[in-house]
Amino acid sequence: MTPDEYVEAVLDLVERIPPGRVMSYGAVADALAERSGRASARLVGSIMARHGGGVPWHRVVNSAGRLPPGHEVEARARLRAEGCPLRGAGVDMAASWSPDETM
DNA sequence: GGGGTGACCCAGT
DNA sequence: TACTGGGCCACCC
Repeated sequence: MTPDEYVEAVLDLVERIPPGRVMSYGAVADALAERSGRASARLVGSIMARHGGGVPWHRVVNSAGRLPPGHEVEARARLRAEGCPLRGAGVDMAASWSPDETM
């Protein structure tokens, strides 16, 4: 699997996240690990930082439910608009989504 | 080719 | 509960 395809896979998975649900970088990495064989939360983070435009990046948060630095306000606004349960500075991890729920 | 950095994660203190 | 250290892998200088 080429790096480009890996990026595509990440973006594709992020697009599949239903509105009102979220996924942690680690969960994305873990889900893609089964497909690509290699993944790490840092990679997903850097990929989202570079190629995150064009996908609902606000549905991807860190394991603590914290929003990406510099985009906290926008992410919180979008999540609130989708009906995602917000909690403090981030989101409620009870809304975490798994790929095999709606596959 | 080598070293530093980052939208991360986990365990220990 | 908050901070620190180690591991992780691709990107940039």
